[in-house]
Amino acid sequence: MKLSTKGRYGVRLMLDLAAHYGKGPVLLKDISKREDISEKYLWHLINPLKSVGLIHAKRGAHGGYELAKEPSEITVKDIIEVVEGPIYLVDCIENPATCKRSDFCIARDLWGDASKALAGSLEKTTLASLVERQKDKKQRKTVNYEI
Amino acid sequence: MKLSTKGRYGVRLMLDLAAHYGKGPVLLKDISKREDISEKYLWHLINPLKSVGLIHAKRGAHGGYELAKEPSEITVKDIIEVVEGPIYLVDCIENPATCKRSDFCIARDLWGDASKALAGSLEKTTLASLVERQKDKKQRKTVNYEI
DNA sequence: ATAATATCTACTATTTCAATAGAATTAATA
DNA sequence: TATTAATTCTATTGAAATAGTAGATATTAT
Repeated sequence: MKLSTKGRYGVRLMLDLAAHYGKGPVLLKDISKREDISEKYLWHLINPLKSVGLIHAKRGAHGGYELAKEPSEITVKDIIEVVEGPIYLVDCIENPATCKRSDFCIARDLWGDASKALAGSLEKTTLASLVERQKDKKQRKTVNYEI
Repeated sequence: MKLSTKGRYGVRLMLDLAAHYGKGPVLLKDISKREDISEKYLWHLINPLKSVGLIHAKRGAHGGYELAKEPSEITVKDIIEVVEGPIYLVDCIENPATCKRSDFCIARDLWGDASKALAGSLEKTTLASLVERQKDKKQRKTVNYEI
C-alpha cells in the first residue's frame, strides 16, 4: 500500500510552486532542477493539476507556472486526488458494481473507514503549512551549525 | 493508492476463519468456495500468515486451517502487515537511504503522519468485531424481509 | 494401503507504473 | 515579422509489480 511517484512528486512540485508563490511564473526547467524530476515527467503531473484549476500556466516566452490559489487554500488531499485519483483504498467503495459482494461485505465498510481516516489526515495539511515547516527546518539547521 | 488483492483477500480469508473459530479446522476448499478465491491463490496468503503465527495448520486427512489466536486478539493491521508489508505510504520512512532527500524533506514527515493515521484506523478493528458486525447485518436483513 | 489434505517451487500472463521521444503550438520581444 | 523561449500534446517503450496457474510432493487419519 504505497503512494506512487505521481503522488510523491506531485506534492513536491506543488510545494515548490508554493515556495515561489507571488513571485511570478516559475519555469518547468527550474522545478525540474530543484526537485530532480525530468521535465517530461513533470508535465504529466502538471497537466491534470492545471485542468482542475490548481495551477495556472502562462505560455510562450517568459511563461511558466504558478499556483492558481493561495497556498493556504490547497490541501495535500486536493493534490493527491488529482494526480492519483480519489482516495479510496478499494474500488468497491466508489463503484459498488466492481464486486458482487458489495451489498453484504463487511470488509467493505472497514476499507471505507480506513480511507476516511487517511483522507482526513491529508486534508489537515495545506501547502502554506508545509512551506512554514520548511522554513522552520532550515532555521533550525542554521542555528545548529552555529553551535 | 489502492489496497492490492492480497490485502483484500487476506482479510476476507481471516474473517472466514474467524467466523468458524472453535469449530475445528476449516478446509481450504471450503474457504475457496465461500470467498470465491482460487485455492492456489489462497495458499499465497495463508503461507505467510501461518509462518508469522496467526494461522495454525493441521496437515493430512481431516486437516485444515484455524486461527492460532482469539479473533479478538487479531487486528486488521496485523493481517495487512503480513500480506502487504509494513504500512508506510512511502519507503523513505522505513528506510531513509532510499531517497537522498530524506534528511531535509518536509513531505516525508507528512507521509509519516498519514501512514500513522491509516495504521491507527486499521488497528482499531479486530476480527471479533468484524464477525459481530457481520451477524448484525444478517440479522437486520432477515428482519427486513419479514416486514 | 488409500484417500484426503496441506506444502512447495516454478512459471506465465497481465496490468500498472515510470519515463522518454519528438513534434506542435503559443506568445514575447527585438 | 522573425526568432526564441516557453508550454502542450500524442505516442511509445521499458521495467516492475501483481495476479494467477501448474504440477509434483509430503503428511496424516482411517
